[in-house]
Amino acid sequence: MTVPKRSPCPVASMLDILGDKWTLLVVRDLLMGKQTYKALQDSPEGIPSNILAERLKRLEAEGILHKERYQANPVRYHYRLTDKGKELSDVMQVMVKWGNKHIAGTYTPAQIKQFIQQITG
Amino acid sequence: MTVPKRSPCPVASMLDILGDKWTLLVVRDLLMGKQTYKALQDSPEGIPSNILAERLKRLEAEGILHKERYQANPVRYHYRLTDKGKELSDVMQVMVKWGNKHIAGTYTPAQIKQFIQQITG
DNA sequence: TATAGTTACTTTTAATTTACAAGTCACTAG
DNA sequence: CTAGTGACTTGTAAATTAAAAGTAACTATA
Repeated sequence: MTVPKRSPCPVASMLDILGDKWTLLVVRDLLMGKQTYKALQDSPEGIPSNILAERLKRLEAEGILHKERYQANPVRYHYRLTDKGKELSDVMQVMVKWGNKHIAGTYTPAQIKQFIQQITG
Repeated sequence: MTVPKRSPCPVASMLDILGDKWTLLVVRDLLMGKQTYKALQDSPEGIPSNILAERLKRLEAEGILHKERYQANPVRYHYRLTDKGKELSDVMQVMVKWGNKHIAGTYTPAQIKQFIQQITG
């Protein structure tokens, strides 16, 4: 274990890892196909650079993503979700559903699909 | 609107309201049938009293719960989820599922059901 | 009648985390 | 040789959280 658990509750334990203002947004971006530090940093919410770096480290330590060098000279990295991380898509989906229903003006799944296409080409 | 939105993303907007270490645990407890400040405070994770008070206010302002006086002399309150709040049960369920699968030693839905029975009598 | 206890908070202060700006390092392109 | 890019790190101020204690209104017990 890397982060200490507050209790044996699955919800609490999950929030120990992912429960803050930024972490799930990083996961969201990775689920949408973003792969580089730069791409993650450029999201509209504007995550601070030090926070992004720290969260990537934590998510890697938790086995939710892995970092791989895809190029030397200059060194560049890809961040990709593990299976454990990919399975957070279920969580995202219900969050999108709730958000669409209860928060006015939020992007629908159809609009989100378009963003994904822009990212993945 | 009560909390400013970082972006029109439903996930980000939802996290603006619920995305921190404690808020979803309060919702969890209410979904499990807890109704009073005391009961919420007594959860095993040990939420600080000032944080609990602030979160209850925020969740009420967001229309996720409502506070009602069920007794005068001495004044006592019940906190109950609105329909908007109750619909977070879908989110909880997938979180439990993910937590059970990926975090060792977390309570299963069967065990959680028992806790709910202890609360609701 | 006095003392202790309960519930629902608020207040104070310290500790921790976050935000913002700038800087570093390795390399490329002009 | 200068500017630019990507992936960070560092420093410091601002904001948030944690821990402990306190308050207010009332009840129950000795």
